[in-house]
Amino acid sequence: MNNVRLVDVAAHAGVSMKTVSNVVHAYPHIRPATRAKVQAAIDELGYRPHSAARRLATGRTGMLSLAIPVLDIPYFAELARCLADEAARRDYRVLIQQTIAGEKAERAALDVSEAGLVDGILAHPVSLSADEIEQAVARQPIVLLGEGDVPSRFDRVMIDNVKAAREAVDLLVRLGRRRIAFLGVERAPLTPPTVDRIAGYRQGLEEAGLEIDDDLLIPLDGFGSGDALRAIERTLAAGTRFDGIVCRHDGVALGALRALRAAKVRVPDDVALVGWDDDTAGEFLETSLTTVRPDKQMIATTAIDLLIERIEGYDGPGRHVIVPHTIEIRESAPLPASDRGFRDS
Amino acid sequence: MNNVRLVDVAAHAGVSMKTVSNVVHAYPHIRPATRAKVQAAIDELGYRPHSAARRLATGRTGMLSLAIPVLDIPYFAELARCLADEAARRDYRVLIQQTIAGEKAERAALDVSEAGLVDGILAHPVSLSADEIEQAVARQPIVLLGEGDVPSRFDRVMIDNVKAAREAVDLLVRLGRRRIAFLGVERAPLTPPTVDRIAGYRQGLEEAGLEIDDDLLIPLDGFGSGDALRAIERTLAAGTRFDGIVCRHDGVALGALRALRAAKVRVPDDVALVGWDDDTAGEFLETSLTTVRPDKQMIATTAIDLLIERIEGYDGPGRHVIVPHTIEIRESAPLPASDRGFRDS
DNA sequence: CTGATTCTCTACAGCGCTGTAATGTGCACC
DNA sequence: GGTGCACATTACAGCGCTGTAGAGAATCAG
Repeated sequence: MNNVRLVDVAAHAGVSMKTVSNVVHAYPHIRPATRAKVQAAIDELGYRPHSAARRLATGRTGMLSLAIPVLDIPYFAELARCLADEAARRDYRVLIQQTIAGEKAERAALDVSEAGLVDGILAHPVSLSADEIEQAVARQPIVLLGEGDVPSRFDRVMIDNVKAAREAVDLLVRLGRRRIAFLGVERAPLTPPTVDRIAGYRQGLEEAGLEIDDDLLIPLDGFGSGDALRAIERTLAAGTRFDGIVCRHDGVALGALRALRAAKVRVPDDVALVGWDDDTAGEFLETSLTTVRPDKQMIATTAIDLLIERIEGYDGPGRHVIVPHTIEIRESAPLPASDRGFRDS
Repeated sequence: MNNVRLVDVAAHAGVSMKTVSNVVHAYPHIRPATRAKVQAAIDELGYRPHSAARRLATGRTGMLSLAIPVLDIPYFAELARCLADEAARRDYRVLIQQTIAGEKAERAALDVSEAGLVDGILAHPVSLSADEIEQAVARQPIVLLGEGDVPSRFDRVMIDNVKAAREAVDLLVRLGRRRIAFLGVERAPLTPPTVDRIAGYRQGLEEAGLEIDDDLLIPLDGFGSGDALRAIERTLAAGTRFDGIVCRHDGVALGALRALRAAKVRVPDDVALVGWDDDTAGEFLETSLTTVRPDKQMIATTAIDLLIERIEGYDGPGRHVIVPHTIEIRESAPLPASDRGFRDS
């Protein structure tokens, strides 16, 4: 390991510790000769500042924690990427905690509040309740990502899920669809995004004057594509008919596409399909995926901005920022011919 | 922020700091009454240990750094997930650094060697040279992931790329293919995995007694599916014919599938296709993807094992571990009828 | 040439925790 | 009722760095 200390460099260069520290930090008032001498000592000894010590002294860590359910769901991976990039741009590092991973993961994610580990927290609660969040956070600066029922004192960045779902339904309606399903109703308590998306789905149907048929709320045993595939198979086998689907997320859409193909149902001719999240793969599927596209980059920028304001002392009430989304029109639900001017918000 | 200190708890409970510390660390020899008293004080004051201070005192951080090119390529996301889970299982946290993200990212990834930030480093070099690695690492424990030309003093975990590529070619040959392409030759200097995979591809062709046609080494302008799509379009337009493709990775395979479909080329009838990495999506594509499947979980377990050994003092020569892979047979390159007993290593 | 001002640099006390070594306390046993 | 021993607890010196306060050197105006 590296055991060259500031004091060693100081001795080697014949100056005080603090002068070395100043050189390291590019403090302006140092004679060039001194600076050169110190720099030479640093290079020669291979000195590297010890971050923990610096932290202890300054109280700042330069790290943010990002709590997401899991890393290998494309939406979270892409979001994490944007956040990490954005954080790096502001000289912060990001410590990623997966909250649904394993035994101790949940506890660990809370434990981040172990004082002094990070300067602030970005959290994407999916299964955590408002109370759990409130408790876990202690008094650290935090910004919440995504929808959900959380204490309003917290900052939060999200897209308008209800509106987006309404728009998705609207697109399908304009494509002449009348039996529109929602794929992705969890068995257990619904996750917050699902709640909002279903609400928007219902609103969309109502606005179009379509009947709401509970058979068209297709339940899922899990979050994976395989679960969606089996759900569609089951639904078809049960004789339920539909000509449009709004999917809770793209992973589910993927499974649906495959199930439909296996059943010789044509997309979009027989069934048009709208996904959600705009996973990168969606654009290149054999039937490319029309999908709700949250502006991930803007989510990241906004969230980091808010968090850094908190870190730097802002202590006002929680701010709720709605980030824009678009509906990315591709093959699985094309633009209605009658509707060239159509643009979503 | 949280400013309850050990000494505050000690005062509140009427014991010494060290006793509180002992309670926090579940040190066995404490009278139950004392433990209870201290625990009550901890709870009441909402004490949380300050990690930087603990670090400074112990020298250990409980963090590992993971340097990967980027988070939102499925292979890296899945690998990161496995590594983070595995690390969590051993009470380590993982700090993810993206090495090709932006301006300062490269520097930052090296800077991790800022002493005391992490106990060890997991690095997946793709573009870093051996020298850069050697330099960046200083003297921290490190384990390298994936192939590449790196100093042999380092531990390293990888799959046998050459062999896997040979097996992929072999599968295609057994399917009767004779014009087998390799999709994914970078324009710039080849990345290490590409080098190995092309080597295996060539070996596979030779073993089958097939001619090597450089037209079948299809170059790419980038790593994305879109690049692959355009590359296949170009290749078809140029009149180059092929009946099998080995893809450098699944993302590329995705683009190829779409380009082939657009060109009315049937998969696998006209062209059979083998991907690489076994991205989760591959199983659910409309034409599911036959792919080389590295055992990511085992890569993660092995890498963490090796790293922790290093952290705990092992200082011997570099160990190279080859982790097994399989070829996941799916629709894009099915099992040859003649070959029911076929199994890869 | 003097005193004020600016520029450089230093000394040293913490930041909050843990390891060490030492001290105190209770119990069993002869 | 001592003696020994194991159990409980404490005091305190760091871990390596930075902030503060201030000393010393250099510069400048008058």
